[in-house]
Amino acid sequence: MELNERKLKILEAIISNYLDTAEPVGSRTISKNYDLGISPATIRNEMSDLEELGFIMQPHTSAGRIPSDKGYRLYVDMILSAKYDSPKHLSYVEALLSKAGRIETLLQDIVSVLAKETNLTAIVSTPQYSKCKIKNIQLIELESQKVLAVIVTDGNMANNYVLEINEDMDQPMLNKLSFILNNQLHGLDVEEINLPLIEKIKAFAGNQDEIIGKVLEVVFQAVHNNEDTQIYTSGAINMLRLPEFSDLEKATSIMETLDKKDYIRQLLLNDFDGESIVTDGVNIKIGSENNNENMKDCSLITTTYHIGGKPLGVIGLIGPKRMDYQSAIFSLKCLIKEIEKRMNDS
Amino acid sequence: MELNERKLKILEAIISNYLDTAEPVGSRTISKNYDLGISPATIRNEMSDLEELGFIMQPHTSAGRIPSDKGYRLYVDMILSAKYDSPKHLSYVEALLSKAGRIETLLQDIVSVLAKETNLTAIVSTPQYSKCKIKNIQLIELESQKVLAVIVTDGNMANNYVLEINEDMDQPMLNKLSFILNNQLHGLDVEEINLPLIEKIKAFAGNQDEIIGKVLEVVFQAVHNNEDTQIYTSGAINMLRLPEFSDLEKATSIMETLDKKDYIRQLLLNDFDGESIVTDGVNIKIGSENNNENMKDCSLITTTYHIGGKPLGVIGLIGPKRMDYQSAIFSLKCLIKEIEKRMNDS
DNA sequence: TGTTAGCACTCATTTGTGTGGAGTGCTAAC
DNA sequence: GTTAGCACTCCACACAAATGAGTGCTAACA
Repeated sequence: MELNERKLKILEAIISNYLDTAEPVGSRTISKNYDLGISPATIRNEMSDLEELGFIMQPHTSAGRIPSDKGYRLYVDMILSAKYDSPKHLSYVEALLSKAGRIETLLQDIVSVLAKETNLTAIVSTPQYSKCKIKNIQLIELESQKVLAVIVTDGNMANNYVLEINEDMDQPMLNKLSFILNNQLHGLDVEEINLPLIEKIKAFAGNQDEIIGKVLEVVFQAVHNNEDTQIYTSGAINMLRLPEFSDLEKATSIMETLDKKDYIRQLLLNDFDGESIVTDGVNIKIGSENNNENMKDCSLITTTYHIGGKPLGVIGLIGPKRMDYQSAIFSLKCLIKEIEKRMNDS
Repeated sequence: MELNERKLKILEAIISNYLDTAEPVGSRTISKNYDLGISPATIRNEMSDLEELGFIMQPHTSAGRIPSDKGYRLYVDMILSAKYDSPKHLSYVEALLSKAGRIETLLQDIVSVLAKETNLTAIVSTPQYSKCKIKNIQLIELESQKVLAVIVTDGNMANNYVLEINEDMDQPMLNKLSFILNNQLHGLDVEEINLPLIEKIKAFAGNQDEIIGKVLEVVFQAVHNNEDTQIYTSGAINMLRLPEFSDLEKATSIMETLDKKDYIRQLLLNDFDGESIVTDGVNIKIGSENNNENMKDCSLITTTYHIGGKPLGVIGLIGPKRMDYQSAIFSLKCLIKEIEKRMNDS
């Protein structure tokens, strides 16, 4: 038995109806609402086949059918392979984003807008720090024996570190040290700062090696301490309004999952290193494909954004499997465009 | 009729029991579990009086009693006026806080620890930027026609701003401008940067007035754009586990309220400007005292932290009215101590 | 051979009803 | 002033019956 055209049409009808109503779909509903020209009885026979093929399932004996993960997968693959509108520049989106040039603020605004647009949960990772190029390092006097190191990378991302040192330094002196640091490090990837390099530069710095060493070590630490990327999320509460989470137990469990930044980071960056990016850069994981019990009713849509041509961060949406994939993908692409426009406009 | 000693004891018993169980308390329960030496019938008579006085109420005719907001108020005032342990330095708390010197990271860590400690929702405002003293301003070259301004204030708070300017500047030139800015602004409160002052300094800067003006304007903007303080929260999900929010509707509504940063900011800073700080710096608002429908089942405990002797931020806990006020206050005080220690150790 | 009407069957959901129990208020006795 | 006793209230829970959406199967039909 195979998936002929009529079966596919029925499957589409079931999924489409289920996306709208969140209720199991019966044969009569399809016969009435979708103009397929066949009776409920015939549809029932086909549905029985579709179930045998694994595309739909029954919550219980006397209920209608709901799509299985395999069914969603087919549906989503069809969407992904279809040509659809390329992302537009949405001027009203731009208006919602603050003018601030800081990338952290920008990304926070982006997820917030994305969550509002889609009524889903939006997540984004900050650019992978270790893969960014160092643009400028500046040391700033704070107070006796305390110095602020500002490290600027690609996309004008600035990271601040407070350093404690053993001697007093005035700003002119710090400017000189900053100059040395810039000479040595400008244009390097952050991850190229490793222990041998640190030693080499310290030797070069002569009797100013303490502070130079501290700067580099603190950056080295940061990269290796999970601070490589931060995660921003927005709109987790949107999940609470969905019928799939109308049970308090489920609601709590999904909220807890979404609250675990480390887990979300892992989820988001999972396929990132391996670059297992599919169709048109958009990656979709449906239900059990996320390999997590608490995410089994959710789908995750992700895509990467690029800075200086390199994919440095991931942005995504988490929603019920029953979400509007089409428009979610569209919103995601529009926002990506906005991010990249702002981070590469130089 | 007035509140004699016996009535007070019964009231305490009711509240104490209700804090534990979240169930209305009946006369028999009190008679059995609290050694007051009186029968349920007598307690019933007293309870009837307490209800008339407004300290307790009945959810429905044949139920036990629960404390009213007025009852909680009495109870909380007793706690506040009692002498209790002064906050300790908790070494295990210190271990949980990251070593990073950045105040934003510190405050985020603080709310996270506080939420875990108390199982409540912790909130904190970053130091009121406008009231901070400027310590150092440094301009950093980003790329052609883009400059990063780093402004460091009290407590080593660093704020970054990306500026777009109309000419190219190299770092040595920016160092000179930074020097000028520092000369003019060091030691001023941020809010002292106003339009007349900006004009004055621009005049002083001669042909470099563009960039100097931009720096000051962007700071001026920030202070007047709600960026004066940020709000960090943690542990909102803790609310979902409480019996008072076992109804999904209530749960959703409290989560939505806690998600509204602007509302939380207002809640937190409400009494801040007026400095209506009570007993020992700890301020408690119970249920309806918060003047918000969604907060009517919650209490808010707040207190201020000081930098350089000035109260610049507020930290607080939101929990059910039924929370353990004693230990919440204690945890709050301990964490305040930790904040102030780190921000004033110079 | 594919399609369809008819029918018996299943099972979640809703509605109604009775019962148990916790707790009160009142009264009368101590 | 305190307490035992008792009638009364009302929620919570369990259980049964009714409802209805939907299925699978069978037999008839084109």
